[in-house]
Amino acid sequence: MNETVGSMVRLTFLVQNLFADVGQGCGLTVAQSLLLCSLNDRAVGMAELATKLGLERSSLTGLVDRAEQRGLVARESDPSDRRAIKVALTPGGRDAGHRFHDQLRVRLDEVLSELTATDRTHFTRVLAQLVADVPAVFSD
Amino acid sequence: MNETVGSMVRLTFLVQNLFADVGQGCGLTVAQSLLLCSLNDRAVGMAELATKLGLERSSLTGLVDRAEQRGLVARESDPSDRRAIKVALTPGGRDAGHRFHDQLRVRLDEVLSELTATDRTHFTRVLAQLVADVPAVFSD
DNA sequence: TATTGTTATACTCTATAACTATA
DNA sequence: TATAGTTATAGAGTATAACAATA
Repeated sequence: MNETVGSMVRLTFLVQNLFADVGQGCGLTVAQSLLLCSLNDRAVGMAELATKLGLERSSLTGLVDRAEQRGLVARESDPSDRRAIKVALTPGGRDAGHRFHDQLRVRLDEVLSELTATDRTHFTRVLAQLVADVPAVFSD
Repeated sequence: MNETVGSMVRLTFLVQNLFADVGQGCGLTVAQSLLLCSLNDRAVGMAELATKLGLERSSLTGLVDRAEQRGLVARESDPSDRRAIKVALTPGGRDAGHRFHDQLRVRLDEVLSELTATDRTHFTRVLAQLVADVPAVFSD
């Protein structure tokens, strides 16, 4: 395996493990962490949310069910369309999402702190180029 | 969210999606792809394999069961310890693993082809530094 | 008819706890 | 006693297909 490719896969698993670990510390599964990150700024309909998360609508039903049972999100009815449901963060969900977000930033910054300032600047620029077409995971 | 951190998370999801997509094209789940990659060069005992994959032994039992039902791996007894089981690739599992490996390399190379040669060299060096402590996913 | 969301069902993946067989 | 592996059980996550309500 090509060296750059192998390193990219390893970096991926490093970040995924960090993501899962930080989530666990906040009482969140990976899927729940992504759900909360998708709701940071506004209530979102089930269909739009499913598209954003890359899930079937039926899969999202279960994910939202479990998150709702844990008090992280709430379903709201939409006055303008009686078929539609909007999913919104509860105060507890917002707290958990913020803690997750902050801690992930700290943990990833630790990883990046090994780099010199020059390397980090360069790395940031190249990363931005590589992920230009990838939708943002976080709303900020 | 800090820009470098956000880009790293996005790169992670890009690579993970690629990993899952290539696996699906080879008839493999993500867990099965990782299992095959861990067996590339030799038969491995269940306990060692569980450690390598970061799973409980009982979780690995099920993963190997399903992979065995699909003809990807086989359990072999160990003459030197009658408690032990070694897991080995079948010819079909070896084929699937090679196809997965080759296609993933191609797909990731496509992503990296956006970079100039200079950027890629620099990126490779920085990546190697970041993942120095992460165990290799592939055996080569 | 098309869209929104849910239900029913099935499978994969994972963990914890209890167990068997062997060292 | 300690180790290797399995079984039993539970829960999360996901998909497909069929459905109900509304647009």
